Amino acid sequence: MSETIERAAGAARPPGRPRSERADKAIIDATLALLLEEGGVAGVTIEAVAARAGVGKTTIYRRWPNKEALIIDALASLKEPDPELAGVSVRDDLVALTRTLGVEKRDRQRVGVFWSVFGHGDRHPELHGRFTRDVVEPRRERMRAVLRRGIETGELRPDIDIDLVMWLLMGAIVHRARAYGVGPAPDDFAEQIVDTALRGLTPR
Amino acid sequence: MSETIERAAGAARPPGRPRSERADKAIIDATLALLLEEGGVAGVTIEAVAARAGVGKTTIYRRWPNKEALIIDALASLKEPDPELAGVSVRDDLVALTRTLGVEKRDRQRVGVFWSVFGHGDRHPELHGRFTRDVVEPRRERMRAVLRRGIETGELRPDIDIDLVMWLLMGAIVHRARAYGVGPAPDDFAEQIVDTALRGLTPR
DNA sequence: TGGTTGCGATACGAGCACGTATCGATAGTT
DNA sequence: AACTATCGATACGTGCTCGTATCGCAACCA
Repeated sequence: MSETIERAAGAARPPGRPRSERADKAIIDATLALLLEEGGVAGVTIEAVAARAGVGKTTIYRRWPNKEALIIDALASLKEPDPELAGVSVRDDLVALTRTLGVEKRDRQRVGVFWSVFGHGDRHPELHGRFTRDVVEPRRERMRAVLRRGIETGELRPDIDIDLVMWLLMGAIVHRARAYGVGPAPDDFAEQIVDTALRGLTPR
Repeated sequence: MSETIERAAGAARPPGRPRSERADKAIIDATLALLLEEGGVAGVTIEAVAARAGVGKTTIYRRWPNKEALIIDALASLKEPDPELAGVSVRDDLVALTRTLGVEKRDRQRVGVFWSVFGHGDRHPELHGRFTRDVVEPRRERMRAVLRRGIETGELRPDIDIDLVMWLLMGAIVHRARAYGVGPAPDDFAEQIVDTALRGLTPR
């Protein structure tokens, strides 16, 4: 893992057969797939990861000391750059932010893995804390900023409760994405949710 | 289990020491507590249930043939009568319906157990199907009816997408209730969600 | 008092997953 | 060619959980 960095820093290549980068990727991919399919850390076994990756158990244990470390690295590999916001209208920025919570296919896998690990309370507090700090909170803060801007520009009512609105928008997308038995959401789901929330349910 | 019914129907009491009703309740309670704490079926072990209920494993296996049957009965014990709807205003009925999704303490335990079991996809399709049919869908249908009534009476816009609105309202409550690390929602959370959704986010 | 069944405790065999050790083969360097 | 580390495969010991069997004691009935 850190080997790549050391070599890039100029250290000589160590003797012997080099580790297979292909195996690295196959192991991480198999781990993520199993996290998603089995619905959590408990469903992932090293033997299943090895079989799925087409790799010996030895190859896994040479890279990671135990299952937990492997899962930490697998989760870390899910980090993605935040979506770019056009910044033209609050409505468009809200759509862009909520879309990444599980509407598109790649996001669905990412979000699904997240919830399969953290959706059960505090089974893995350390993992959860890291992920919340590094991934979840920054995005929440961006959304808060968009909503604040909307209030300032007059695009949004001045009396809305920002955190409440975040639960409303994020909850709709996340709940829809996590619900089992309803299939993936339509492509324009985020747009429809945002527009419905902006407009309100009562006639005007 | 069915023994109580049979005796009530007039059959003679069977010979020997009667089964302890207290043990019945302790076993079910321990199972629910573990489902919630351990975050799913996988975290529940018969030995842990027995220890927590202050009961021998024998006593459990005399009542249920295996772990799955025990969990089925434990989940069945969660059924509750649907909330009564005043039927005066659509707003009040929506609040009453969404409140039961995890705002009050007793509902939180019930909803939490539900998600701990079914929140991971199709690990237990049969259980999920039963629960969806018997508990979830009837409530969803009641909410649909309330929304339809609101459109008819003019309390709601005629162009709203009913299913979309259900994702919005239910998602907000459920997501807030399931989120780990934020504590329970305030008592008036359902009211605030419903009112915010009704009013909309844009100035009028 | 004798008969029957439930009680909690404990031991057991089977199966699974963890993490370690060892194998001959392979892919690189010097 | 000699050397070294990784490769996949396999066997192993350990610990946990399942579900069963057996124990002496307790509760209830005739």
